[in-house]
Amino acid sequence: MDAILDGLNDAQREAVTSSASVLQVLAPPGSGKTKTLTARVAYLVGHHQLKPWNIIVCTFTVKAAREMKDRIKALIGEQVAKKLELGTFHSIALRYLKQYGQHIGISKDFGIADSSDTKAILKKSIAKIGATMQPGSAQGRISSLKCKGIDCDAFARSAKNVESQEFLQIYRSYEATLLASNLLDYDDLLLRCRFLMQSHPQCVSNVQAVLIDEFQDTNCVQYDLMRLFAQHCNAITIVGDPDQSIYGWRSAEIKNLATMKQQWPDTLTINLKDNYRSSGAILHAAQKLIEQDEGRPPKKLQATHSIGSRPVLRKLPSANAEAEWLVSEIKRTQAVTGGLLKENDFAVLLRSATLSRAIESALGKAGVPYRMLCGTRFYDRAEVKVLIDYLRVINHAGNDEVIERVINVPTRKIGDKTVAALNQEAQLKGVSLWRMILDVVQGRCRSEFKLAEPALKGLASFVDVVLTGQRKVTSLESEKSSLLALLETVIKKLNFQSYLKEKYAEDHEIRWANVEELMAQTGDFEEKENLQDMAEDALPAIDGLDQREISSDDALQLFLANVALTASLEKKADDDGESVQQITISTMHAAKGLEWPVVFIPACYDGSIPHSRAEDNDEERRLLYVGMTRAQVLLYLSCPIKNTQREETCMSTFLTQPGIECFFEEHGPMVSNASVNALAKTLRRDAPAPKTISEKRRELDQEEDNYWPLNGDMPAAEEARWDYSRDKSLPGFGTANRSLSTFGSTSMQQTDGFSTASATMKSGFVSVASKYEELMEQSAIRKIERRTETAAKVVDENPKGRKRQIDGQSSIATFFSNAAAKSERLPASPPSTLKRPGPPLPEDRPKRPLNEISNMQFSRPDQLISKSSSSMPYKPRTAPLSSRPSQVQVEDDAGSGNSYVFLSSSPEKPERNEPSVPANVQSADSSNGSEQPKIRPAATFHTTSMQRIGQPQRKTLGMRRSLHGWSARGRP
DNA sequence: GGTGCATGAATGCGT
DNA sequence: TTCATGCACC
Repeated sequence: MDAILDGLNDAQREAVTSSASVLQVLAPPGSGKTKTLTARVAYLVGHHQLKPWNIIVCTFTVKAAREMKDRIKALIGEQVAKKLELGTFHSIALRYLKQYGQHIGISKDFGIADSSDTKAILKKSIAKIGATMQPGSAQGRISSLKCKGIDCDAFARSAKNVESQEFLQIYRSYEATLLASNLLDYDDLLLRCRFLMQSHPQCVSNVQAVLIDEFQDTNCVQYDLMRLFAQHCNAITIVGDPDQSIYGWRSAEIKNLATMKQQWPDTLTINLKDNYRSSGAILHAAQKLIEQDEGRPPKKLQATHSIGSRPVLRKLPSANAEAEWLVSEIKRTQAVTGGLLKENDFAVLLRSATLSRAIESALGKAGVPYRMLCGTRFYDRAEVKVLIDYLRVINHAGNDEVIERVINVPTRKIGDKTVAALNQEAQLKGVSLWRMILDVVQGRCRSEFKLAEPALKGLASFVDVVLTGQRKVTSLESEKSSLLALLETVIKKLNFQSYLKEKYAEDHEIRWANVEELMAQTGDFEEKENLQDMAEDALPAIDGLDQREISSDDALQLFLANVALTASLEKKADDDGESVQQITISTMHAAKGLEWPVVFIPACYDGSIPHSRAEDNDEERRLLYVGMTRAQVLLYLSCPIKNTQREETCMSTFLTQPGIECFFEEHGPMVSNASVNALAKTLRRDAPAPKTISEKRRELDQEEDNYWPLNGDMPAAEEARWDYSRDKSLPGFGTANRSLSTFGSTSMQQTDGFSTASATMKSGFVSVASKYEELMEQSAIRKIERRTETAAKVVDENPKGRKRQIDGQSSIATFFSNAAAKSERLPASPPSTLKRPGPPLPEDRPKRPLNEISNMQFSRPDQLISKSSSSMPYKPRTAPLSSRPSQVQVEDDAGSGNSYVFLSSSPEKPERNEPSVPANVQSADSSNGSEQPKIRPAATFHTTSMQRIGQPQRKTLGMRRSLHGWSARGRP
């Protein structure tokens, strides 16, 4: 018992031990919300002797559920914890519907329509009606109606105008389709469960306590569910924070807090005030920001840590510059804190997942490992989704949309026309698409329409796969994992591996690795969710109420439900005990409830945050508040003065309100040794020794965040490069040797011609330049040798080739200036742009004839590789995408002009490929047994720039680049 | 009628 | 990047 209350402050302790039957805990960021809630659960079990299976704990997201479960486990032990009825609202609703659904006419084998299904259904419905609505917006509108409990009939009563009449038709058609296919969408899960609770209150007669996490995010239906779960016991604990309500777009109702108080007038409210997460300066800034919302009841955050360094609000010239600055700040802070901060301590939080590209490429280029918390779900990756869809058809052939998605994958000569004809005929006969197909194939149907012979054959092979699968499920002689065996059968029947090879010639190995990961997961699932566990998971039996049994027969169904309700597969970093160090990239939404020592929030401009589509600016502000309060010791907001579309941006209105600027610093902090100690204290870590700190600092080229001008201009070196690049008379691409000499002279010209270049830059130039040139030359010779060795082995898979272009020049210029300043510590090898943040490569920079030099810097990827590989050990299970042996190339991102390290098997056109050295040749097509280290990008299941392999460069992009000259963005 | 390629347009957060 | 469309070819 003491263990449960240990380390709680007074308010937390009061909340945990309160005997109030209805309790609201208002918990601002970092106040120990989860700690309090988990402790209360443990307390209810330990002190009040409630049975865990009679306690319902609802969270909002899968991640929160997992986190909560883990923490409760730590408090009361795994055996007890896993008996709790703990999960997301949706998963708990699903559980009730599975076991009691028959009482409200829901058959056992209903499927869950995910958003791609509902979108497809809506698209068809809209087409049928002849409306012009976007499926996406219909989807949103229907969902929001459902969340408010407005069904078709209720909507019909209010639908007066033509537009709503049309929408009503769509709504009705959509609901009819779901019904006909025996499908429930996400909202239906909640609605039906609510109906079940209302009509059969005995279902929850066992419940002794209901606890709700993130209550401010509940919608009306979820509120009702909470009320109904607790209809017998009347014991409710909620935790929440109105300031962190960021799901209004999902129909969350902040007013549920007030509603609750009205409904239970003796509700006890406990305010947690103390913040244990962030340093004072961060809290002050966040507080100032949230107070811009005048309708909000005043509430103070109490810092428990020291004031720390002020958050940073940084201006950069472009999105790419921002990304490069961000990477350089990561490296700089790591160094100036003497290694106190590891990669795991950094997070980049984004308003939208689409903003990640520039960041990913900059991280990839610098060899910094990262993981994405957001992004495409593993189960949504094309190759995985196809297999999942096959399993769904096998499990539940009534889902026409899914059949349509896979019927021609791999291609079976069944085109849209055939499908449309089948659909029409099926509708005419009033049977499902699957039944129709079956009848056609098995000759039971003398159809009025004629199918082409190849299409008929194709249908037969499709039916064969599905029927074989279904037989596999029903025969269930599970001497081995039946789910896995089923999946293996499907894969074999589809000849899936060769299909992938054919369809995705460039990256089939990565895709196949994902398939293997899926197989591993199905195996895991069955192992974990074995019969015994399933019995334990089941709801407790209730006298006089039929309960459907859940058995291993349902493994497939449970697995698929799990897939539908699982956001993304959280990668277990410590599979082999050692945790992988990597930066986290996440959306601000997905970051809720999490914390990191250092947080970056890039793209703080109007249109991004507040988002241009957002309806509620207060909610956007709260979102930024949530993002800011994730930070423990260092917080960076930044704003490119040009967005990714190269349009001028306005800094977020939230950050330009009068008075807020004094809460921010204009550039990254200079961290003194004393601040390092304070910082360590806030993080509850040991401070590094002063000696270590100074050693690390010395490795830096720039100890201060002063490379990028504070006003968002391009740095001087960039300007120099600009001048150079506009000079049309300069020599073009040549051989490596020629370019070397070219380089010497041109950069000399450039430096001389650049009046604002510092004097040190010039004075240190000659000696450093000659030394550097010598090193470069040696390196170039090595590379040319290696290139000729390997050239013969490399197959040109992509004749269009891609032009790579690395920013050599300005980093070289900086190198000179730096080297001049610190000539006593000249690096032993050519300086890598990795070490210092490369200057930006704005989207529209014209190509410069210095790619050879650039390549030289990058075609020594061994530096980069060793960095990457040391921190990213090869782990196929956890990082399937990275399992492909590849050659490393430096790529020019077609759109952004940014440099990438690519895993690629497509070489350059020889004449443009000067010193490009496939240093890391191990790919299937050019394997020579090389023992070069492999690069292992940390990206896991998500599409990242690192995986953009073999994409032909779009010619139009090259055009665009030359159209918008660098000059267009000249200095103010 | 079906397939494959080239081109053009759009891209919000999550169960 | 992913999706939708238009076009040439089997």
